[in-house]
Amino acid sequence: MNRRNTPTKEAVLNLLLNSKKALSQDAIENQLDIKINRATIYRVLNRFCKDDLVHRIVAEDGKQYFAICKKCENQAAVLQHHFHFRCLSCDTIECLQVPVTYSVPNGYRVQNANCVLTGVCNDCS
Amino acid sequence: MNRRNTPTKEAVLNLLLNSKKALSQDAIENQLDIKINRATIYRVLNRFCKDDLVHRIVAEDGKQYFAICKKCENQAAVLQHHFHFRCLSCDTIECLQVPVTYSVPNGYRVQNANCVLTGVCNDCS
DNA sequence: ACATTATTGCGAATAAGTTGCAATAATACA
DNA sequence: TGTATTATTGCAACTTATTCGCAATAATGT
Ligand SMILES: [Mn+2]
Ligand SMILES: [Mn+2]
Ligand SMILES: [Zn+2]
Ligand SMILES: [Zn+2]
Repeated sequence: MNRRNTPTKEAVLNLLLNSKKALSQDAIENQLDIKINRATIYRVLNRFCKDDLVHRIVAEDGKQYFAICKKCENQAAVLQHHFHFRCLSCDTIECLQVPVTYSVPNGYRVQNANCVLTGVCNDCS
Repeated sequence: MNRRNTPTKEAVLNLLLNSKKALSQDAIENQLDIKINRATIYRVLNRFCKDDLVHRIVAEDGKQYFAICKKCENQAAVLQHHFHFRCLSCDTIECLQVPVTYSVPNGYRVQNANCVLTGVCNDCS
């Protein structure tokens, strides 16, 4: 399954690279200057996730959001779990540079963490 | 809006009280001995959440799960945020007695936390 | 140029959750 | 105990997010 370069892929990637916030399929479709099919956007995003280029956040609204989190790039990249913040006022989701720390009972093995804090962000308070 | 006692409410509440795991609407409907309408179950659960009797967890699958978390009852009850664990093997979600700790940037106010760790639980490993 | 096959668009399907509305029943109180 | 009030329920329809099948398109290696 070799990946190919396409305008669609480039457009979505650039949008995520330039965005300070995590984006939903919906937001991506709206912010794109070119028209890309809904299903295609999802497929592109899922591919990015599979390739560990992008990470997926599921928020309290049950929707998926996608982010590149450039800040994390230096170190453990996407694999470093961090908190996310969902502002109820401006309705955005962003990556916080706050690592998720926890301990689990014996015998539990953690593969992933999906942590979203909800409240009001700095801009809105 | 005074609450009333109904067989439906009792049944759902008992199920949650006796369950070691967080339950989805789906799971609740299946485990109930009496037939209760889907919409009604959601309404009962949403009422429980509003009354802080039950807390809602949104998992990576985008679905809502509901739990009473008896262990937390003593202290700060539902309001005390804790991690949840989703086992990919037995496909269940449980409350962990692990508090969620974090710090947020200046000006951010946190109202809620939805934190789910995913992996393999003790029973399955 | 050509063959291979990854990617796309479209429409339909799936699934979770909500909502309007009329019927039912729990509660308060006369 | 009877009655009025209104919270709760069931049903069907609706919304929204995400996926899937399939045929058409186009990126890539030779
Ligand atoms: Mn992030
Ligand atoms: Mn819990
Ligand atoms: Zn904000
Ligand atoms: Zn398990």
